[in-house]
Amino acid sequence: MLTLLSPLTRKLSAYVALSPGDLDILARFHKRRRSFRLGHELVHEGQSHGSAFVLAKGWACSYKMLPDGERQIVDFQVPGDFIGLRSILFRTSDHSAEAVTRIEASEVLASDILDSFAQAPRLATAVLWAASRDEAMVVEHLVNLGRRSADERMAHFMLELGARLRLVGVGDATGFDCPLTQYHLADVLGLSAVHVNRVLRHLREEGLMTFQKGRVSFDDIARLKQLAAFDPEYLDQGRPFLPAPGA
Amino acid sequence: MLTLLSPLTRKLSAYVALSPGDLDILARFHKRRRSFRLGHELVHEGQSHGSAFVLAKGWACSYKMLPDGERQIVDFQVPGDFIGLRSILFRTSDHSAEAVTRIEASEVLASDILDSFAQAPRLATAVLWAASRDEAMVVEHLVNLGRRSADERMAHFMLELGARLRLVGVGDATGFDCPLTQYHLADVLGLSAVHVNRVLRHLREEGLMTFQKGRVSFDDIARLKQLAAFDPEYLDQGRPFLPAPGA
DNA sequence: CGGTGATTTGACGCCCATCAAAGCCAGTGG
DNA sequence: CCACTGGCTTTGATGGGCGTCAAATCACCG
Repeated sequence: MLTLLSPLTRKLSAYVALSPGDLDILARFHKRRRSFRLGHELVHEGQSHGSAFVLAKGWACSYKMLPDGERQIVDFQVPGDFIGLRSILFRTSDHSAEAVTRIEASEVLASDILDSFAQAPRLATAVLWAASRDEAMVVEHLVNLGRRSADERMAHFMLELGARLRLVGVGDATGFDCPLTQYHLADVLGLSAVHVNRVLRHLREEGLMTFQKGRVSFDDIARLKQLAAFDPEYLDQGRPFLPAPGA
Repeated sequence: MLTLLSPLTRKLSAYVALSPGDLDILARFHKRRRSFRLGHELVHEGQSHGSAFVLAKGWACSYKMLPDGERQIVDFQVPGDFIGLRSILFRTSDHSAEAVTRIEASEVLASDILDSFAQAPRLATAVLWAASRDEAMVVEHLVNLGRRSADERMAHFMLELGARLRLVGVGDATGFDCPLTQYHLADVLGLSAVHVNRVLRHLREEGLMTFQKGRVSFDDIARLKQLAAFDPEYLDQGRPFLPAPGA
């Protein structure tokens, strides 16, 4: 019945087996569902927010702008991901977030999350796990930018996205649908859009992967992983589930 | 009397005014003080730890290795910083940490920290603030690697270090003592050691900053900040203190 | 005073940014 | 139904930033 669950539930279930009570409380996160147009800014740098969002449909991205107008995308959010989680728990947000496609997202009040911590410790653990995983992804992106070539960066980024999407039931080992433009890829990989295009062409001609018409296809995933030195350990999604509460 | 306090206390006090009770509990973090030689590995990637460290003296760094032997340093830790805080709260560590100099650090058990959360909510807030600030720094480093030139990266990195050190009472607006080698700088900035040397020479010849003999001097901090587009907002250390508990 | 590691400098070349322009859509309005 | 438009993709030409290789100098230490 996994296909009936929300992406967030699927994701957290990969970390702990949630009890019916946990699922109940988690369901409250999905009241206040709203729809946002492409480009809508959900979080603005420097503001403090009393709420975060859970993305249900579509893609978003978090980013920072530089004074000269350049942009660095920190990460993309796909269904099941939180947007602005850290900034509600602690401080003002240090970055912005906007919708990459038309999206559907549920607004979650800080109090909802904090209450859940008191009422459902297992669920709290799972939410903190998700936050920690987000940070691990940022660290991995840092390594990507600092120490990998453009080809390797692209390969690594696409493999990560593929793995993340599979966890929430979207896409498979052959590829996934991807609404990003080459400008988005440039801004997340620290490249120019022109060079992104050349990298994609090169990977395609090498028979490694194809990104065209909104679809990413892994043509030779073994060689692609080797090229990127992709070790999905940091995503922490390969391990067996924690046992259910009563087990 | 600030000079008598530990660096961690100074740092947290910049965020909230801690009560005598808070300070008592915080003092417990500093039992189990130990000394480690240069190069000692405090945290190993992939391991889970029941404890973290508070750095009291000396510098450390957290990093990830790539299969080809290259290294990307994620961040440096200076006195007052936690080492491995996130990995005790959540999961296995996704990176390693080692001592850059001979260091003194106190081992803090996970239970110490968790207990303090129950007993001293203000202190807990401050610790979470520190963790959140660490993550904001990682994000800023990501921007650094993705969108700034080598000169700008170096300037930004040194300005950040200067600001962080001043918060714990080391160094001033004219500069600070810095035990890093040019290899360290290369590994944190995503450059080659050779190019780091050229960048340092260039900044020196431009009259912006000097790094020689273990000392960083800001020769023209205004122009340096302009070059780096340095906005210390993400360090969250400029605001007025939160009022004391009884105030 | 030899040895080891850090710094410094030069020569060379490649990766990737930049500039420019053409092609390719999807949507829009006449 | 078709010209028009704006955004995205694709390709070429050119140049610069930074990596790599190599070697000299310097600093520290046993």
